[in-house]
Amino acid sequence: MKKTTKKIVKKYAKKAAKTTVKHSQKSPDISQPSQPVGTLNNEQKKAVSHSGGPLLIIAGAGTGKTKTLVHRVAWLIGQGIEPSRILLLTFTRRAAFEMLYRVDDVLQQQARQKTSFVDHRSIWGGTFHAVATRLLRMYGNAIKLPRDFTILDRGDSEGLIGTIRAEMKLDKAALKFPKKGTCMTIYSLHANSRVPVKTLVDQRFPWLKSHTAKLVQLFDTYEKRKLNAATLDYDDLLIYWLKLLENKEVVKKITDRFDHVLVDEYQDTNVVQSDILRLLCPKGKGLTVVGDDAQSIYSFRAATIRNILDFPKQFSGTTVVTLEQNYRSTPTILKTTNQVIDIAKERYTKNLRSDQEPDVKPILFRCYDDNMQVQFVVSEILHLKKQGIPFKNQAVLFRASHHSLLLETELARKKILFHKHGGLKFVESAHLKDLISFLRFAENQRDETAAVRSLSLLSGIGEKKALVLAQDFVAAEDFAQGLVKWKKWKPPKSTGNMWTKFLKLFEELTSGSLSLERQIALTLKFYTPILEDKYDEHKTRLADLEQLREIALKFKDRTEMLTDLTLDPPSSTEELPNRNRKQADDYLTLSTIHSAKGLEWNSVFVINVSDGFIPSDKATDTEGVEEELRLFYVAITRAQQHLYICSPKCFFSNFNSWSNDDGYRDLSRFIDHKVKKTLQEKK
DNA sequence: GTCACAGAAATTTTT
DNA sequence: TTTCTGTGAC
Repeated sequence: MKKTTKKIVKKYAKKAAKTTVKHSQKSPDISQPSQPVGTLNNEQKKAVSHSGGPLLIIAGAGTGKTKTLVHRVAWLIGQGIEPSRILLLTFTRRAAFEMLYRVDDVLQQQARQKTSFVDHRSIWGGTFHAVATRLLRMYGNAIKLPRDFTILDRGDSEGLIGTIRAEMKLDKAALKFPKKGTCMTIYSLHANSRVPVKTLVDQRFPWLKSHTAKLVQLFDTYEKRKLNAATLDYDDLLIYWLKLLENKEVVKKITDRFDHVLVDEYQDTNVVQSDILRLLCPKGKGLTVVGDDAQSIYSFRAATIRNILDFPKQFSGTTVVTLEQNYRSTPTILKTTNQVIDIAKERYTKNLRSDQEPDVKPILFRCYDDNMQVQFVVSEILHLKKQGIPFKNQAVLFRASHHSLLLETELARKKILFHKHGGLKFVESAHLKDLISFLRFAENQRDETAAVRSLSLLSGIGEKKALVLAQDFVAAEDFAQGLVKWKKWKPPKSTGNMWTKFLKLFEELTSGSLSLERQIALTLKFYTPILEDKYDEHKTRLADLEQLREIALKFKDRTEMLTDLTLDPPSSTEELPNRNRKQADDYLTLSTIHSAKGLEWNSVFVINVSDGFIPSDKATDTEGVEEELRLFYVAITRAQQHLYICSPKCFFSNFNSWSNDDGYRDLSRFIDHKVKKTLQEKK
C-alpha cells in the first residue's frame, strides 16, 4: 500500500507546486487576506484535536475544510498514530494528493520543532473506488475474485449492456425498449442506492414500467457476464468492497489495518459507501466525516444527502463541529451566496460570515445574446489581468460541458491559453479505447469487452466472430491450449496476414517479459495501419496515441496503468503531457461546475445563468431543481474577490445547430429580487 | 456474419 | 455535426 501512495505523490509531484499556487490563496498581491498558515480558529481546533467518538464536521464553503482535515491528519500522527493506519477517502484523486501534500507541509513544520521525522506517504489516500481496487487486489481471492480483474468504465459497461440487449432481442425499434445508456443509468442507480429495480422504475422511470421484467433479466445477465469475464464496473468496486467487509474471514484483516478513517465530501456519498464505513468503523470508532449539505450535487450518482444529515443518528455519540467562518470570499460575495442558498426549501446550513473588507458587489451581466456574453467575458478577463490578476487565478464555470464551446473559439482566436475540466475525457475517445483494449485483453484474457473490441478491429472479424473467438480461448484448458486453438483457426480472406500479426502481438504482450513502454510501442505499431484505415483524420488521433505513450512513462506496470486510466483519467488538458512546454504557464480555467467542486479562484465567471441551463431544463421535479440550486451555489462560492454572473437573453450562435438550446431564455429563477439586490447590474 | 450505407438521435453533471 | 442504430447486399 505504501507503494501506491508514493506513486500518487510521485505522479503529481511535478505539478504539485503549480497546483497549490493555482488553487490556494497564496497570491498575497491580489487575493484577500486568507487565514494565516498554521493558525486555526476555535471551531477548527476543536475538530482537529477531537478524540473519542465519531466526528462530523459541517463545513460551509470556504471555511477551511481541507485545512482542518489536513491538520487533523497531522495531529493524529503527532499523537503517535502510525500513518499507514490512517485512511483518507476523498472525492477525487487530485484532492487526496493535495491533502497528502499539505499534510507533509504541516508535518515538516512540526518536525522542525520536534526533530522527529514522519513519513506521511504511507497514509492510505484516494477515492472510494481507488481504495476499493487496492483492497480487492489484496484480499479479493477470499470472495473468489481473481487478482488480475480489469475495470469497465462507463462506456464499456454500456457496451456490454448493449450487446446483451441485442442478444435478448430487445433492440427491435417497435419494442421501444430503453437504449443502452438509459439501461445503464437505471442499473447504476439500482446498484448504488439498493432500491429494487421495480421501485426505481415505478418512481423515476414510469414510462418504462412495461419493461421492468425484461430489465431485471437484462441486469441479471449483465452481472453474470461481468463475473465470467473477471471484470468489475465502477459500481461493483464499491459493492465488492462491501462484500469483502461482510466476509467473516477478511473483515478483521481490513478493519485491523486502520485506526482512523477520514472522509471528505461526505454529502456526496451513497448508501453503499455509508455501509462500507459502518463496517469499516464499527460504532463509528475513529471515523471523521466532513461535508456541507448545501453543496450536495451528485444525486444523479445516487448520492444521498441523508448520509450526512442522519450521521449523528446512525452513530450514537457523534460530536458535531460546525465551521461558519469563511476565509475565501469577500462579505459582498457572501451576501449574494447566502441569499441564493436561502431560496432552498430544505436548508440546514447556516449563513457564512467573513471578516474581510467589503469589496465590489458581484456583477450581474444581462445581455442580448451568447455572442455578447463571450465578448464581455473575454474583455473582463483581459481587464482583470491588466489589474494584476493572472489568468490562473480566474475561472469560467458552466453547467454543461458544451456551454463553453463558443468561448473556447474566441479564446483561441485571442490566443488566450486555457485548460478545460470536465466533459468528455481524453481516454474516452474511440481510438484510445481501441489501443487500450489490446493491453486490457492481454492483462485479463477473460475480459470479454476488451477482447471483442480488439478482435473486431481486424477487418473480416465482426462482433459475433470476436465473441466466439474470445469464448473459445477462455474455454480452453489453459493459456497455451487457447493459443493453439487460435492458431488453428482460419481467418476469412479479408483479414489477410493481420491474424498472424495479431497472434504475434498477443503472445508478446502476454509473455510478461516486455516493459510497459515496449508493449505500447508494439501495440501502436500494430494498430496504426488499422487507425489510418478506420478514421479520416488520423493525424490528430495518432498524436493522441503518442500522448498516451508519454503518460505511460509514469506508470510502474500495465496493471497500474490500466487501473489508473480508468479510475482517474486525466481530467483536463492540463494533466496531459504538454508538448509546448515553453509556453508561459498562465492558463485560464474553464470548468463544469461539477468539476470545480472544492476549488477556488480570485475571479469567477458563471456563464449561461439563464433558465433552462441553470437550472437545467432536464431537471423537472422539485428535488431536481433544488439540486440545481445547490449547484449554482457551489459555482458562486468558488469566488474570492470578483464574481460575475452572466445571462444572455437569446442563444443563436449556437455551437450545435442540432440541439434545441436556441431561442429566448429568462434570467435564471435563482436570481430572484432579493438576490438581485446584492448584485450590481451591468448591461 | 460482415460491412457499407442511410436515417435518426443526441449532450447534464462523473467515479 | 458526430455518433449510433437498423437495414440490406454480399
